[in-house]
Amino acid sequence: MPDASEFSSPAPRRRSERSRAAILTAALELAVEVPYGRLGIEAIAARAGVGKATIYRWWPSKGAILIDALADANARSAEATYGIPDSGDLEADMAGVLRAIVDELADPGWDALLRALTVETLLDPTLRTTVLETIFTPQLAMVARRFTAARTAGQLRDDVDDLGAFELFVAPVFHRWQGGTAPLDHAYADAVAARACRALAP
Amino acid sequence: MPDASEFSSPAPRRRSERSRAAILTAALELAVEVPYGRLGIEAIAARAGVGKATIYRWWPSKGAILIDALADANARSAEATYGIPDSGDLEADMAGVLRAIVDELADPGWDALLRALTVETLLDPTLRTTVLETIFTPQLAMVARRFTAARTAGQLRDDVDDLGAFELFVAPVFHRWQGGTAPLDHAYADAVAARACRALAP
Amino acid sequence: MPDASEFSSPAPRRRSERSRAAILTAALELAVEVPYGRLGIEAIAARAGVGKATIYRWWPSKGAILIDALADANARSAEATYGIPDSGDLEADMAGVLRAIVDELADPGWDALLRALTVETLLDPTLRTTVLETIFTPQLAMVARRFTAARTAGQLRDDVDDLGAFELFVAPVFHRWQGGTAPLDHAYADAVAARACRALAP
Amino acid sequence: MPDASEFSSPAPRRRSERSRAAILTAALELAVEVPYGRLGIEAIAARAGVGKATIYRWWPSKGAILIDALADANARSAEATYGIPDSGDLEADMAGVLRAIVDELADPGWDALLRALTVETLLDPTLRTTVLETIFTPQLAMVARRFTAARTAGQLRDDVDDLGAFELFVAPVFHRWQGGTAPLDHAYADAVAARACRALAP
DNA sequence: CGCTAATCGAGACGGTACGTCCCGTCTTCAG
DNA sequence: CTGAAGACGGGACGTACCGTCTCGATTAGCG
Repeated sequence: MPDASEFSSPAPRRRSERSRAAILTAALELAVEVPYGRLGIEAIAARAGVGKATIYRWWPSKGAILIDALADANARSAEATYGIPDSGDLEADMAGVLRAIVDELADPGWDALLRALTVETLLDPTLRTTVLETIFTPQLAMVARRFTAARTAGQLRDDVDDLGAFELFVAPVFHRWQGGTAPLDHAYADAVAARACRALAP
Repeated sequence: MPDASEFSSPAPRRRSERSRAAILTAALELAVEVPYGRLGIEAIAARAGVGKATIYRWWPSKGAILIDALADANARSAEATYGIPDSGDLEADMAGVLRAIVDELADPGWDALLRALTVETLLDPTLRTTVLETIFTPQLAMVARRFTAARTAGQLRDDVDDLGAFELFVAPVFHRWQGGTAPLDHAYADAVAARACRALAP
Repeated sequence: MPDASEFSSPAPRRRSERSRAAILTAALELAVEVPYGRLGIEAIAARAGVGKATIYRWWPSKGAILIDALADANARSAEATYGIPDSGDLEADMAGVLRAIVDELADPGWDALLRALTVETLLDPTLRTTVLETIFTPQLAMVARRFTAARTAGQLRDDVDDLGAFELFVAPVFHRWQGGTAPLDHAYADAVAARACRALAP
Repeated sequence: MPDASEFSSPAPRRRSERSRAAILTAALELAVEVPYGRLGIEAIAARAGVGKATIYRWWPSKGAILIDALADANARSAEATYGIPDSGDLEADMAGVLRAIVDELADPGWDALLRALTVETLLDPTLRTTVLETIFTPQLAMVARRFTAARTAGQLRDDVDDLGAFELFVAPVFHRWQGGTAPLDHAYADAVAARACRALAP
């Protein structure tokens, strides 16, 4: 996957890598520091030491910058989290995944970043598609591998597709995060994993 | 529940009901017509034939107007949907609820409105709380009544609280709506209801 | 002539006199301090402590502000220079007028201001007309009164109209000022007055 | 006159004559087509099929290009108008010159060009000097030759220098052109010539 | 029923950020 | 190894809204 997250309109041959990196870094920093509604492109340009035109030349919107930035950050840390462990116990493994998600969401930086990203995807269907392809699908694929193993081991019903099963695990967690309906902790992560596995057992 | 959704700072005695209704109507209409990022308070005031000051006097933000508007619309149609039927079959009853939600989300107007509302709650914790109290909690209470009946009938485990059970039903539906990961239809509603009931069976 | 120099588009009833004065003052100051090509509307707004919109609401262009400012300044000092003296000697009286013009043009502030004004009239025919009506015509009228007296006294040919005679006096002075072809001093003013009178004698 | 109108900073040995001509042509064309305030160096470069750097290497400003272009055009047509005829009648000869000027100023292309040139000289004293040396002085010299002949023939006072006499002829014409105070036609040219000659007669 | 003060519409105000345009410099690459 | 092509940092442009404010005009409720 070379650069699926780029929005390059002009010939990107002459593109300044220095500027690109500075813009993405500035965007991430500001998205964490500033309430997202107050985050403007001028501020990103100023923080990055870059002309506004350079931003508009390469990205169509604030949200597109954010996605690129997150995709970039993901790519850098991808090696670490490559794959889900297979201990033979699906519920335990998925509980681990959900706990990791919960921990991420508890971090103020990630919280701010993901709220910003979610806002953008809600407002712009184009970005929704991009996020789907760039971020969601790879993660689903990762989990799907574990599901396949579980299915082979007879721990997973055959009549539930990977997406449906995946949603059963993650949707409640994100729902609680988004709505703030109740505390989001490891106990909840474990509970959700248990319920999902019960629902998915053959 | 008299009027929990108001943000009335000044003495509301002299408040013009005509203006209030016009503003809420205009806000709902515009939220459907215009991409939410482009929806401004000036536009609402103009559409409502109202001075901007009148809006700022009674609502602290664009999102607050939206919440009031939705609460108002809900209140008006509340009589119809007051309560969930109890056919004795929890899965069937909840499938009906989810189907109704899916139908609502398929309507472009409701889709736009709910996306706007979600954006606001993501950006402003205050509004998140308001939505929780004004919209979410009443709906949860309604479903909780059905859950209690089911629990009495031995169809629901005792070790799952109402909120957790509720999320198991609705979270996957909203997750799919929000992410656009796959088509959102009655079949999916039925599937989610089935999985949730399996997870929640004693 | 109440306010022929205004460019009021909206109903000027609510117009802030404070802002208007601050803008005109700032424009005059900056036109003197800054090379005119570098003078921007943002700088005027900032100096005047005014939003840009307030400028754009009432004036269509930078030049229009300048004209208003000069007309305003003229109006304020109009009482002093009301009329040209009539000593009976046309040449002497007109030499006085030209000397006054020369002195004005020698002042760096007036020099800058008039160059700016001239640039605007060269670029925009609309402003040319405005300047003609607002500034030039009144001055011509003033001189024309003196010409009429001279004509009655038999000091002026009958076959030269006021405008033609006026130009004979002032054009050489402005030409030398604009082109910088040679020093512009009282001696030159006297010489021009003498030549013009010789040309206009019966 | 070797090359006074050039602004050659680098060694002009390698200079591309093709580019130089294309730039000057493009500048003249655009100065006529586009309102001068909207004329930019990027547009000249694009029209000329030339990189911006090539322009900045050889000219310090937009006005400098214009002067070079006009000097070039002048040089090309100089042979035709080399000298003023001497019919023995100064007034008739000068009326011819003024009529020619009037005709030029009536041409929309020359009008636009000269307005642009005048704007530049008003804004930049350096260019004022250049125009003086490159364009004004040669023309003055041409007329001065005719004045010398007239002075020998006893048609011109001895106490008026060439510059002063010259201005008496051309200043009123340019003043009327610049201010748009009244129609500029052959009749006016004749009238100005007559008045000037009356002023300059011994 | 008439007074009076809060609320209303309208919209100008000082601001901030937008997205576009052009400046003058600097870098890359094709000929 | 020149020169077109054009990306770059910078900054002004003119527009759109923000949230505040000042205006009469309207209107509600108390006296």
